[in-house]
Amino acid sequence: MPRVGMTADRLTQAAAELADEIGFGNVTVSALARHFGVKDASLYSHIKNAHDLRIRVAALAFTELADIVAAAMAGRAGKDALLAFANCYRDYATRHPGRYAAMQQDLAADSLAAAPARRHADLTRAILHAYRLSPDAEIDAIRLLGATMHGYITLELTGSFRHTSRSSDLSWTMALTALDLTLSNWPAD
Amino acid sequence: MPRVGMTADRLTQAAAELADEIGFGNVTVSALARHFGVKDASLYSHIKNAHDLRIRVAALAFTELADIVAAAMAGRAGKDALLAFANCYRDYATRHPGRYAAMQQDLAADSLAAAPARRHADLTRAILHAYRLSPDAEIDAIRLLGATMHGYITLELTGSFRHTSRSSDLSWTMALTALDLTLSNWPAD
DNA sequence: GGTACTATCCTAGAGGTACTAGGCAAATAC
DNA sequence: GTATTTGCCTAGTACCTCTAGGATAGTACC
Repeated sequence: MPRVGMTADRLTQAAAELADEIGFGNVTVSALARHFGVKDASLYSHIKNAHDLRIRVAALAFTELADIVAAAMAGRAGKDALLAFANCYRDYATRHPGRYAAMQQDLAADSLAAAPARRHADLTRAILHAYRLSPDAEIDAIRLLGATMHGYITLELTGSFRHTSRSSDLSWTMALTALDLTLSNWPAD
Repeated sequence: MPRVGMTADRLTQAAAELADEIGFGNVTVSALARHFGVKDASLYSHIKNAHDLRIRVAALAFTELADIVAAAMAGRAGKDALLAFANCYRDYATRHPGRYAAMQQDLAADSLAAAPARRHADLTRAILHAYRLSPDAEIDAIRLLGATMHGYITLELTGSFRHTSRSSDLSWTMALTALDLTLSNWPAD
C-alpha cells in the first residue's frame, strides 16, 4: 500500500474544493476518501470525525476571506471601506459557495474556527470607525451590516432573486448605498 | 398490525414538529417512522422520498407564516406594516426554527412549496406600497428588505449575536427603524 | 354475509455513510 | 539494522434511504 501523503491540511483543502463543486452539505468522509483513492477509515488518522472536518473547512474559509478583506480594506475608510469589504465578501461567496456555507455553521467558542472567525468580525467592525458611532450604536450597526450582507448573499446564492429580471448587481449597489446613508445618519437611540 | 392512520399531511405535521425539536437537518424518514411506531418502509406509501418530505414541510411553513403575516398586516401601512411583518417573521423563526430552516431550501419552480412561497413573497411586496417607489426601486427595496430580515434572523438563530452583551431585541428594533428611514428616503437610481 | 379490491403495513434486502478496533507494512529515529 | 511510530488496510457495527413483494385490515358491492 503506497502512502498517499494525506495530512489534515491537505484533507481540509480538498474538502473545501469539493464543497465548492458539489455543495458543502454533500462533502462526506466517503467522498473525500474516494478523492484520495483510499478507504474511508484511513481518514480518521488525520481528522477526528466528520464534524471536525467541517470545522476545519470553516477555519480555512474564515482565514482566506479575512486575508482578502484585510488587503482590500487597507488604506480605505468610510464608504470606500464598506464597498471594499462588501464586494470582497460577495465575490468570495460567489466563487466559493461551499466554503461560504461552511462559515455559516454555529461554531462553539472553543472551536478551531473561533479565532479566524473573530479576526473576521474585527475587520467588520473596522468598517465603522469612520462613521463615529456610540458603542451601543456600533453593535447595532455591525449586526445590521452583517445581516444585510449575509442575507443578501444567501438569498442570491439560493436563487431567490432569479424570479425577477432586474440585475442583482444593481440591487447590491443600491443596498450598499442605502447602508452607507444609514450609517452616516444613524438614528438616535 | 393495527393501522396507525398515517397520511401525507399528518406525516408533514409531525415532521415539522420534529424539525423544531431536533433541527430540520436531523429530520429523517427513520426518525419519523419511530415517532409513529412503524417501520421505515411504511412511510413510502405516503411520501415519495425524503426530499419530498422536506418540501412538504417547507410548504406547510410558508402557508402558516403567510397566514400569520396576512392577519397581522391587515389594515396597516408604512412603518406599521413593516413592523408587523418583520416581527411576525422573527417570532415565527424563533418559535419554529426547524420550519424556518425548511423554508430556506432552494425550491424548484414546480415544487409543491412554490405556490405558498409566492404568496409569501407577494405579502412582502405589499409592505412597500405606502412608500411609493419606482418599479426598479421596488425590486431593490424588496431584496434589501428580505436580505436584512432573513440575514438578521439566521445570524441570531445560529448564535452570532451571543458574543456581545447588548440585547438582540434592541438591535432588531434599530434595524427596522433604519429600514423604514431608508425606504422613506430611497436614494435616486 | 361473502367476495373482490385497495390501501396500509410488513419483511427482506441492497447500497450509502460514519465510525471503531485491530493488523501489517512503510517511513523514520537511533 | 533494529525499534518505533505512523499510515493505510480489513472487518465489522450502526444508522439512513429506498425498492420489491407479501399479508392483512378496511371498503365496496352483490
